Amino acid sequence: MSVGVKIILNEGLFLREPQDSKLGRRIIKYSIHLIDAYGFEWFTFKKLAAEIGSTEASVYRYFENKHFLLLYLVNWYWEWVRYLIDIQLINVVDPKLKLKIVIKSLVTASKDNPGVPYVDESILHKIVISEGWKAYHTKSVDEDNTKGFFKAYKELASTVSKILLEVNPGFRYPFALASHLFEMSNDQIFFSRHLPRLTELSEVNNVEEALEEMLNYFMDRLLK
Amino acid sequence: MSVGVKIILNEGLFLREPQDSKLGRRIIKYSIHLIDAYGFEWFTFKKLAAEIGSTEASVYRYFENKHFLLLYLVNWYWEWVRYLIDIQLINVVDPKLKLKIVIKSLVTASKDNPGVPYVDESILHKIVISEGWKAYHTKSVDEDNTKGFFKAYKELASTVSKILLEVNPGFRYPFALASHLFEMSNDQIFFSRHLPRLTELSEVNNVEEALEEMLNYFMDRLLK
DNA sequence: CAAAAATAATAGCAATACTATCATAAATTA
DNA sequence: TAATTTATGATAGTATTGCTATTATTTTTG
Repeated sequence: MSVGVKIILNEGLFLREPQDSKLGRRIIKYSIHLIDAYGFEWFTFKKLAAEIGSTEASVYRYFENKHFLLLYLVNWYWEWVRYLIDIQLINVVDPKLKLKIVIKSLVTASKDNPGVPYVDESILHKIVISEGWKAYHTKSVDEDNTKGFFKAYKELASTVSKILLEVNPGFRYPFALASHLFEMSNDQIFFSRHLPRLTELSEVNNVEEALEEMLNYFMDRLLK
Repeated sequence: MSVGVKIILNEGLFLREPQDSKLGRRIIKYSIHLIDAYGFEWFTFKKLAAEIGSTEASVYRYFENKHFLLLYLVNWYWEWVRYLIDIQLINVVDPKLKLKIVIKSLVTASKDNPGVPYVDESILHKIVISEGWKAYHTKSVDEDNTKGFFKAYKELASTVSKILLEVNPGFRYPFALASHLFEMSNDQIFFSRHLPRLTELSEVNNVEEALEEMLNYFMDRLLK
């Protein structure tokens, strides 16, 4: 169904589009694996180059530095979520059902999809959860924002906020709630994994299922 | 009222307690200023030492590295919030009022308090907002958690979750909501400053007042 | 006033975050 | 198919970072 998908990203994020070459796709694939396995601080272009049998200089021809690579990956993820939500929402008219689908998509976006062989979405999702903030909590956030590096996330928030208003036109904070739906979704998974006393999701067998239920519970009450 | 307050922190966070010496207090004071002004990535012990007219080696006698210093500052902040909430909750019995006070304290914790001259709480709050995640989104999060480095935050979440249950004993996710109350409070301020399209707080004159109102609005609906 | 403790001054080292140059391989195009 | 452009590899180099070590000088405390 989604075979051959290519996520189009802001050109300012890269020097050469990595999705268009063999080396580029290896850079994407193995940076995801290394960042997940050892963390973003540990990760360097030198180590990545060693891993894929290339050189530091070659990686630098694709990305200015590792911050841009992280921005690229995080953007890729949110564009992917947006793509999933868009195709799932086709022909759906009931606002409440739309919201349920958005929540389901958010949660299932973390499942690997074979359509893009060089991106393991489930690992990328782990990176977005544990390193995602580092992409926008920097001194360059305002500059990055001007360049449109957060467009995917912002457009998704806009889409969802409209659905929230359809469910309850009187709700006062649709944007805040939309952005918080995303943050909550990721934070709660992080907490359940690492700081279990901070969430009820920890005591559960199927975290994804429980998260979906929790998000629906919160939305129901907030929009009632 | 709070003159002479000394926040007691986990001893594993430092090599020598910085609050107990002149140099230590300068380290705290100026690290807060420098991290706020230039960001945590830019910040180094060498630059801090230059700023306070000391040496790199001397700073290293207080903290193992800058990650520990950040953990110290973030912990200090949450202990501070807990202190504020504790004193404000004395003699209050009505659960709904308690919750309102918690929210007010969360928001006003960001006001500078002259009781601790070497900590500018309003700047420290900015750091917690923009760099706080970096303190716990690391590969060492599980180890740090074992050492009790997140105790302040977790105990606060526990306190608040109990209040949430008092307001509505049937609420299913008191811990998730408590932790999210904190996250939301900080995220929304960050968004209003840097990604204004993601929140309604941006179009407002007094962000703190609007945030307090927003949080109360969310809690009211969730616990109704 | 002596002893202990804290700080300063200085040096050094391996790793990081790049940049530059030149050679070679692969892909395009004439 | 040869010529040419383009991508990659190999190698080297540099300033900064993140430390550790040593010794000298203050400051504190008993």
